[in-house]
Amino acid sequence: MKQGNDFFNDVYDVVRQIPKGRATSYGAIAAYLGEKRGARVVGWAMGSSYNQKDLPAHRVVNKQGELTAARLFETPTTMQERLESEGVKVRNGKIQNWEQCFWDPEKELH
DNA sequence: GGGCTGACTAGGC
DNA sequence: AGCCTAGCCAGCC
Repeated sequence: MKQGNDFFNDVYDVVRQIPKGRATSYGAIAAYLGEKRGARVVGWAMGSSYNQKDLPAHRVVNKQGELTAARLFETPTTMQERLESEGVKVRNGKIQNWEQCFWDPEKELH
């Protein structure tokens, strides 16, 4: 749920609720938080949260299902490996069945 | 306080 | 289809 204090906290909270084997986009999170044009802020918030070990950051990708943040993880393949270990099929840094894996917070969290 | 940056997106060429 | 530009907003010089 929203904390209302920090936008970061809202982002983190939404990301934590992403079910295993699913993924969402920055824009979807931004839209859910009421920041229709705040996709960059979401991504930036995520980038500033590499300390948040409990945060399944690998479940957040861009709108095309591409793992644009893969290079920021421990290794360039960590993000893909984590997704695949959860059942998400990734090919060349891109989620294959993206439409099926996509998790929309606006619909799921209502 | 002004300008730069970025894990984004949509639109134009 | 691929590259470029503009808009977006919060944090950090």
